[in-house]
Amino acid sequence: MTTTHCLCTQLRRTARGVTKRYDDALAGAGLTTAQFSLLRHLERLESPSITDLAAAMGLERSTLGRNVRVLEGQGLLELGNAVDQRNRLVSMTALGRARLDDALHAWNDAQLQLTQKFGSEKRAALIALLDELHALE
Amino acid sequence: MTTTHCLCTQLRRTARGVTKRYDDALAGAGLTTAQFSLLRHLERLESPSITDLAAAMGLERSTLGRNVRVLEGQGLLELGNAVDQRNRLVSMTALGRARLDDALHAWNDAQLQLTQKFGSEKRAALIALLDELHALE
DNA sequence: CATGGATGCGTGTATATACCCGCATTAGCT
DNA sequence: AGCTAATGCGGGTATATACACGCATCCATG
Repeated sequence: MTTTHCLCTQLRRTARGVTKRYDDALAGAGLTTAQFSLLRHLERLESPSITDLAAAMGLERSTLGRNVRVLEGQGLLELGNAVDQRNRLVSMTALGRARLDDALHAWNDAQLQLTQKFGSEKRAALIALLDELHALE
Repeated sequence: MTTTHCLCTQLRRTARGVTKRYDDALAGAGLTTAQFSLLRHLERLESPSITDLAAAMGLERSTLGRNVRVLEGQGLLELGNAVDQRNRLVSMTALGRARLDDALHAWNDAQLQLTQKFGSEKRAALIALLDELHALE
């Protein structure tokens, strides 16, 4: 195995690999990993604005705006106006809710499988380190 | 801080954050993190084919083909033919070499700064875990 | 209440990424 | 030599991602 000693490169490479796993697992439910993550955040936040949702996900606002539009096109979420007319509030539709429920099973399977192969202690340790690294930003 | 308990999401988020750091550091040298990584791999491998380079980087072949074309357009690398006329061999140009040397300083700075903030033990532990996770694929 | 700065968004542009399909070339077997 | 399968690659398409710019709206201060 050729392994880089650059943390950034290694992070990116592993993220790609793991993303592919989850993409495969979620393909049956018709969602990508990024889309799944978006819907999960939407589930937790109550009709956030695009800016707020982007901040919660650690994404560039314009990036999230485009990601949102894809899901809007599929009818999985809606964009509404707020009192402050600059804001556009994102909310999940019933179809999005159903799609997310579907995906959650596939996601659980992938999650479980990965944890079994990798070990739950390592998984926890890795998440803790990633958290900490992310918090430095 | 809202933190996901999904390893994949956390990996992707942290990768984005760290990538941004390195992108900022490398901007002066005129390279993105992905481009820098490509050139570094090219440095180690001797005129690999597109397929081999993609495999070494853990990238989809067609993805790498497109990334290569960007750098080819900047004159940082060249595409040549091999005995097997299906292969296209990628090799760094003098300009690419110079650009990479430039970028290496910025990269070292970023690397050092991150290690100082994060701690070298944690950094090593994180890399080890990422390696291991990547090896599962 | 008028105006200048702040805020929220969308768009233009560029790169990064993956999947599928088709073409050219090669290798292997008969 | 000839056919079939495998290999290497480019292009089409779609999503993901970021930055810079500009527009609309809001807010605070005079």
